[in-house]
Amino acid sequence: MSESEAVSEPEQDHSARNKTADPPAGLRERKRAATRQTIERAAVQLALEHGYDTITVEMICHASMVSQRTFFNYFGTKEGVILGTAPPMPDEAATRAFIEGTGSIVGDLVGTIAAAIVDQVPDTELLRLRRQVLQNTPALAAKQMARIVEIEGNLLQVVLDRFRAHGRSEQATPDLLDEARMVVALGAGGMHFAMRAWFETGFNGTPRELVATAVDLINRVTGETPD
Amino acid sequence: MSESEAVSEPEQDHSARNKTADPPAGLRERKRAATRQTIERAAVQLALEHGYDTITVEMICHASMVSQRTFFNYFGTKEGVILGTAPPMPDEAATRAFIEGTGSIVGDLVGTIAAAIVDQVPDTELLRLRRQVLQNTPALAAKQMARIVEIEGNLLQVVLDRFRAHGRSEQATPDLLDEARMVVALGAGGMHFAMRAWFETGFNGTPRELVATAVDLINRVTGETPD
DNA sequence: CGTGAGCTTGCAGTCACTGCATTATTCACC
DNA sequence: GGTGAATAATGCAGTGACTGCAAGCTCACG
Repeated sequence: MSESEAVSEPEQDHSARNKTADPPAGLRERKRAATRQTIERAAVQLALEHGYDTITVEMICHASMVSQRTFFNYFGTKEGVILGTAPPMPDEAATRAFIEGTGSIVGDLVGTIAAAIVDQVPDTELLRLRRQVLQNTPALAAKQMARIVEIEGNLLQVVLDRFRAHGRSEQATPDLLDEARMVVALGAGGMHFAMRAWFETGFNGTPRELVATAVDLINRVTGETPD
Repeated sequence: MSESEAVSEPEQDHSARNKTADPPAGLRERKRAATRQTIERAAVQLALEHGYDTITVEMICHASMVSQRTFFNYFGTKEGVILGTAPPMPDEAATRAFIEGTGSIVGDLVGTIAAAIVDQVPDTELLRLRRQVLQNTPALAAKQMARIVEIEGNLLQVVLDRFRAHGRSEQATPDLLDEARMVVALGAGGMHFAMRAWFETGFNGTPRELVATAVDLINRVTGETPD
């Protein structure tokens, strides 16, 4: 009863853009988004300049002119402000494509997840700075990777759907659930590879290239077994 | 390496009763080991009874009759005392066996790592209690899994050795290093599966059975490609 | 023995994070 | 436009993990 926040949780917020707000949302909402962004930028900025470990929440608050309490209302933790929003699930279309796919199942899974993450971000500048911070702070990079595990449950369902779509049942294969779990686990491993390349060793190339490379490697290593 | 004493109370006088078979250590060293164990047991005990999140380091210190400072001298963090020692690298023989192996490379890798962990401690009572604590504390279980990453660097070397032993060179395959990285990443994923089964859903069976199951699944999913 | 190395401890302090009560804003409705 | 009900921002006081430092204590060894 301490890991999860009690009161307010960092809320999703896709409407926050760099400049003017596209959606004519209420003033309240707009202000909120602005504050959030101010804090985020100040934090990333400071972390880049002085190192994540040496800066304090108080510094961030001072730089962004909010109270410490407000900081924690927005981002539950000091990590939270650097890591940003959690990696998203693939959208409807991508999910369907995966389910009906016929390539190496692990490779397909990694490609699908990675594509979802890559497609997500509009704010490239902030993203780059974030990435730099993670490069200098291995502990944070590890946390970021661990986040993929959070959507593991959903992925499991999708993998099972693919199995069924391919005519496999739990009657024919009693441990089909375990097999799906293993696919997800291996997929997480593949993502681990990709994110390590992306965060730690500054991969010089587009994210798409990175994904292609990773999927290619997985297929080579796992032998491209359809499923 | 070898701790098998049953000193369940703080450093009381254990004058002539010490069946120290292997360690012909000095008094100092023995005392140290005893203290360590006392703290460990108290901590695990308390965590089991009240939950990891609700107990404090002070409670542990009180129960094991050491100062807080001493606690942190032994285990740098509150987590540390529950997680115990980090997972070890496979020994010489196991490593060689892996290098010369011809099975699915990811499966072989997971089998080798898992075997090393399983062989590590002759199923102590403490181990079982630890496992229970992790079952009740997902955040800790996650940390434990993340620990495998710590030996990633060494594993990478071993995988490369296997490649070379099989006649593969970086000249024939320019991105051989990346391929090895991917193998390690997928292997970590496989371990993830096994540890999840072991810690979170109390797998009822011997650790060896679990390993066999996991390797079997990996081979099925990845198509048993030799390498 | 006596002395130095290694352990343990108390203490003071930093920092992340939380609950609660209060004040300031914004919204919804009249 | 004014007003009361949300909602957000803040101050404050506290908890708990963790660290550096400066003793004091214990064991090892000549």
